[in-house]
Amino acid sequence: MAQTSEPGASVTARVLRVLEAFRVERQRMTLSEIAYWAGLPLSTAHRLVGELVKWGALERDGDERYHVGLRLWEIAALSPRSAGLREVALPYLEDLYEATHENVQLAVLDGIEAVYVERLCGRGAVNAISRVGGRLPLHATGVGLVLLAYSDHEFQEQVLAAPLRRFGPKTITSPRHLRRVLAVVRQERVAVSDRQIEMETLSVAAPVFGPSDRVVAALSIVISARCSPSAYIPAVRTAARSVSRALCG
Amino acid sequence: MAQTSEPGASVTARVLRVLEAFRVERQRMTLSEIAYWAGLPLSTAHRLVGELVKWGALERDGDERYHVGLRLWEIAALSPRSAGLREVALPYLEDLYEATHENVQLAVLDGIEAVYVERLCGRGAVNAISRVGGRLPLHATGVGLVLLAYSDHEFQEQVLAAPLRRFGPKTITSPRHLRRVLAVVRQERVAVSDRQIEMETLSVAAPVFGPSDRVVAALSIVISARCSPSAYIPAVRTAARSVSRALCG
DNA sequence: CTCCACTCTTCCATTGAATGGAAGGAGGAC
DNA sequence: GTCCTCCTTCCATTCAATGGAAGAGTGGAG
Repeated sequence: MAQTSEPGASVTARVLRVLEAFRVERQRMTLSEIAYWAGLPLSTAHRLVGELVKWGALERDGDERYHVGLRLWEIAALSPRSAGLREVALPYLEDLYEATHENVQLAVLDGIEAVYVERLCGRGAVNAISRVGGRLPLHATGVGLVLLAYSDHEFQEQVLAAPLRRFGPKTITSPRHLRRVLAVVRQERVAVSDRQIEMETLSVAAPVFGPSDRVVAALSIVISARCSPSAYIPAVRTAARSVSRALCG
Repeated sequence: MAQTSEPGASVTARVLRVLEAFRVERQRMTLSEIAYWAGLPLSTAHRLVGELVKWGALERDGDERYHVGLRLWEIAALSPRSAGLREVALPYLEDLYEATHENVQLAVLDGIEAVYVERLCGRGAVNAISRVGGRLPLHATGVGLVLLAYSDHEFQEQVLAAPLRRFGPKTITSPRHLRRVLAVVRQERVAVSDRQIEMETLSVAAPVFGPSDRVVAALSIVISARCSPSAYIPAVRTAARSVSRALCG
């Protein structure tokens, strides 16, 4: 073994960094690109990528580029917090989608962000910026507000103590304002996020409770900002309750 | 480093074996179980699992059991052949679901099996045995017949040369019979798989073509065996064509 | 309380798997 | 042909990985 480029870095960590190099803006990459983004020497990357391809975690296409492979996705489809949750929730999401034909989404809390685990949208609805597998900040989205409002007090204080990123003129950036919003969310059991990220859309979100009576997800609808959110609140609440019931078996 | 339990086995391969230990029937496991299924000594498993948890590929719950983590799923959501395909196809799958309220599925070919990448089903439809992220043999499912019929000749011969597993009295197990079915699929551009796995269901499937005019997926509907497949053929074909069009930009 | 069973966690001397610069190969453009 | 870019291969060296064994922790039974 020659000198390592990075003393202390384990193989496992390096492999995970290879996977982590893939982003929505970098879905297909050459070996050199992977090595660059993973911070690994080319030879090392070549070896690790080779093994990942052999197993199916990465796949290689005709242009000698690599993309995430089906095999990894198969394993990941066992994740209870994403694919598992989605499976239980899907009928109710579909019902809501069918009733409204708007963007219907389901998200969970991870770290200090909301991770979107499902999104049903047809071709007519406004184009919400969320993406299945993507993340958005808690304070600026309907689902995020719900997840935050129902998280433990310490966590809320932590989020409130950090800077609240601004996306546009309507983004909540004051902790004081966010506190008030969170209190309303808890009272109303619904969150409305009005044009916080995009001026054309607003979202209505409600909490999904799990078996221990803790909020495990948030369900939302994204509609045009020209619509009235109150028209959607009962449907969103209903769908979220149905998912909650299904989760508590 | 002490003597390895398995000379020649790389760390990467071992890590991947840890991930591979997770199955639909083993979604939550103790460390000992993971070690057992991955064929690793307890200490080794403990170390590798620890790193995977740190990164988020595995998560640990209150009962000291591990499950697949959200972070792995996030990366996997970048897989063009599953999540990516699903994203493009979803509006059309939804349309078909809404029109029929039956089980709607999308599958791709991997190895010698069909892998289900999407499945929309409500609470009323028959309970198809497929699972998102799951696999089924090509000869016994609608999507599988389509994927097989449109695969290259060599591959077809390979599948036809191997034993065709029987699921029930109606399963196609004769290569001769399968050959005839495949020819009909190619002619009709639709496959009907009638009670091949379960006596209560049949599926109607059509090919989804990609940019190079090759079949990249199969779209199907699963209905009660008491229904007439011909009533669904036009809708399934239409939906598959729409997805094909969307994939070819 | 003690004892037992089970599972997990920690340790560390040893070694075997990993390393990455350098050379060579492949393909494309001029 | 040369030049450039990216990938692939090689191997002496080293450092990260190893796993049995001991210890720790937990829960249940008596």
